[in-house]
Amino acid sequence: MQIAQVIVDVPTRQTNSSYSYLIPNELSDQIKLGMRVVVPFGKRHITGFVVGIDNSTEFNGKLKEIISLIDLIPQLNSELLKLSDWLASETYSFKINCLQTMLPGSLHVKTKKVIKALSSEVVEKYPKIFNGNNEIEYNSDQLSTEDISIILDLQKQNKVSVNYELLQNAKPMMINVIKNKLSNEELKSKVNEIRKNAVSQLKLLDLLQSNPNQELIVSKVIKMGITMDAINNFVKKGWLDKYLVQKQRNPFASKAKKTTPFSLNKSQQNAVDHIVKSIENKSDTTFLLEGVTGSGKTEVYLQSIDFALKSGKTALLLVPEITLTPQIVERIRGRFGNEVALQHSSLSDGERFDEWQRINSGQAKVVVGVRSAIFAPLENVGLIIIDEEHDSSYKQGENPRYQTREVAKWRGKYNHCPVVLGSATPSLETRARAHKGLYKLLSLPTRINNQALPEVSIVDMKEEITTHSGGISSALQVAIRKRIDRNEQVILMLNRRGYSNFIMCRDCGFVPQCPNCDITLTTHKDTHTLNCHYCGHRESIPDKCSNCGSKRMRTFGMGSQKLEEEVKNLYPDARVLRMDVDTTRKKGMHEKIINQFGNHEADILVGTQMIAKGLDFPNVTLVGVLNADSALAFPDFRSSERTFELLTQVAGRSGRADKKGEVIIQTYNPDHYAIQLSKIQDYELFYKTEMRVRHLGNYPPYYYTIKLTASSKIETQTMQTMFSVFNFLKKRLSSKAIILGPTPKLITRVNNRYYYQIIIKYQNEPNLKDTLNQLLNGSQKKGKNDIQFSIDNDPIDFM
DNA sequence: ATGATTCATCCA
DNA sequence: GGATGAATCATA
Repeated sequence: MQIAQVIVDVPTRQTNSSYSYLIPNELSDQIKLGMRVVVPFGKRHITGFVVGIDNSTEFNGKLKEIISLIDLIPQLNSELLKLSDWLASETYSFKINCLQTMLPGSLHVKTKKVIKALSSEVVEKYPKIFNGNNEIEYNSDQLSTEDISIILDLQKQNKVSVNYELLQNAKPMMINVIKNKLSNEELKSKVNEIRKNAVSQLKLLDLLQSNPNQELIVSKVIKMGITMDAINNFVKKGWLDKYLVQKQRNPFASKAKKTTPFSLNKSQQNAVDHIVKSIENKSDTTFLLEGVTGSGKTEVYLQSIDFALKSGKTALLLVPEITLTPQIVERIRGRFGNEVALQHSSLSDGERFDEWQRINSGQAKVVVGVRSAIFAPLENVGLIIIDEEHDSSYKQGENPRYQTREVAKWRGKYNHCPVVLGSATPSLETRARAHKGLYKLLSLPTRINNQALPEVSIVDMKEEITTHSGGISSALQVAIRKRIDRNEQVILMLNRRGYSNFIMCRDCGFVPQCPNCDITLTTHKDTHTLNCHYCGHRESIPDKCSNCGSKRMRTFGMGSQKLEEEVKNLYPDARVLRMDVDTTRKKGMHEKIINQFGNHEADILVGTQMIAKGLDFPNVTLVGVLNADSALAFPDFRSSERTFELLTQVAGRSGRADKKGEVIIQTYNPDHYAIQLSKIQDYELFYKTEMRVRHLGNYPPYYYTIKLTASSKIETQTMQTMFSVFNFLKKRLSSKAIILGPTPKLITRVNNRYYYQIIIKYQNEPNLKDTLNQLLNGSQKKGKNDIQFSIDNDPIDFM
């Protein structure tokens, strides 16, 4: 008898290893590694992943049998199963969470418990429980304790049955088809059996004769004027078969126009040559492709992918969420056609499910997608590319908190293939590794067509504030006017959504705060509410101060909504579009705004940082940054890096075609190095300067970091837990490890929970993993006290 | 996670 | 002493 090792869908410390199950004979031919199964677990039926199939087991107790298979083909290959182990260990997460993270969310399957009444008597006797239904879902938090005991009683008396059903989100799309069972000669002879006035049947007979041995889609047949009755009639007579087949959804509205490779300049060619050689030699080199904005990195990607495909391999191209625009997707599809599969949050569940199946079945050879696409079930990977590798969306914010770059390197090693990290402003870690020779540096120092980088000027807002009350400096106002008169386009970035930052009472200085979080509420004028951007709390804008009763409540600061209003006032002749979280919440709006602006249906695009990256509008000759300091203001070691990166990226949106671009940066810190260096757009100098700062502060890339966070509803309890964690770490780690904290988080209270953190900075701590795992094991016991504890390896920030 | 079991506490 | 609810345990 064969035995399967199953990781069950119970995300806890104690169940974080595989359980052995007998494979019943009828499943032994079908069951494969990486399939999902339903197994008995205690009294319940739950789902799990098959991660091993053996002839024996370490487990000495009595084995149970697998109940059923969920999949017909494995959803995860052996590479991904192995990767999940590494991922669990690296991110201190449960294996089941890692396995599930690798599948598109729509594939997550849960079991649900269903109580079925065996007689109508029971249903009538307990209307409160059954509510007239024969079957109800058993949900212990929705049922009262008495109801639960009644149900248990009924179960003992055999008056109800308990069943488990699979709860599945995305299913393959099935359509009805019919297929001829008879030969054409036989069909001809059947004409006599049909009444002469049965028009529909005669038509169907004709249709079948002209389409021998073909599957015909029922809905289309009906559109031709043939009735369902006619079809059913033929089925009954045994003349044709009617059955369901799977149809693949197509997320692409139209066929992409075929594009041909561009010719490369010298440095692009050099980059492609290196990458190609590495694919050929099966070397797992990591490349840093450092190219200024507009230097043609995408073409390098495409030609390298092309080589991988021609060598019979597959390729992965990852892009940040916001840069996965129709623009780039079209370009890739134009080159590789139907071999491309897309994995993106803008797809519907069904579309994503089908795209995943196309990858899993080997139909798609190139996967383009966001962070989670790094887990695409490709076989024989020949190349992995991460575009804009510095982008913060490559780090997952919840468990498993993985860094996509590191997963990419793991898959590169496993597949013996190169990994290409591309950016105009690489992360310091990546650039430093290239400097040390761990990564191979490939640079693209010039823009294609040798366009000059845009001219950047800085406006000191400290001088400005006395002359202008609005957020747009006079220099920027003049520059915008010039573009409108010339019929060119302008992008204005303001890194703050909403209308204004906050409202304050002019008389007593009172500022409305969120009742659940330690944060000021933000004004939203369209909904006339004060919103909390952390917990979602909303309240209406008060007409008088709730502290002193004064009616002099005024707005302060500026958000994207207010900027849009101001721009419209200043330039009544200009057409203005706004793009931020609020205007793009609806599906497809992001694309719509981009297309409208691209078609020059608007002159000015106002937006938050989501307009900073990847967009390519040839007619944009001016970019204005309204508050360059917003990222600098965060008390975080990466704030300079983020500021420099954001300014450089947004500046790169200007002057991408033949017209020269201009960039105006407004700031209150004109002398800060991140701002000064983005003026001259010198990444290398920024890198050197910032490395000195990091060195002095013992920050990455000189030190590795780990962030520990605890939260609970009682502040003192959170604090005490963290102090004991601190003491434990102090004892176990070497004296060289730097342990910061515990400190309250920047926003200590969110949704009425108090958050405290400890940061560990270290260079070499062989004990660390073991120590942290012990902490996790210990934290489980305290879990009942409502303390949540989490570990973030290589956090994106210290906030 | 959740159903089963043990433990602790309260009141008769 | 027995009922009740909370903490703890096991799940193959």
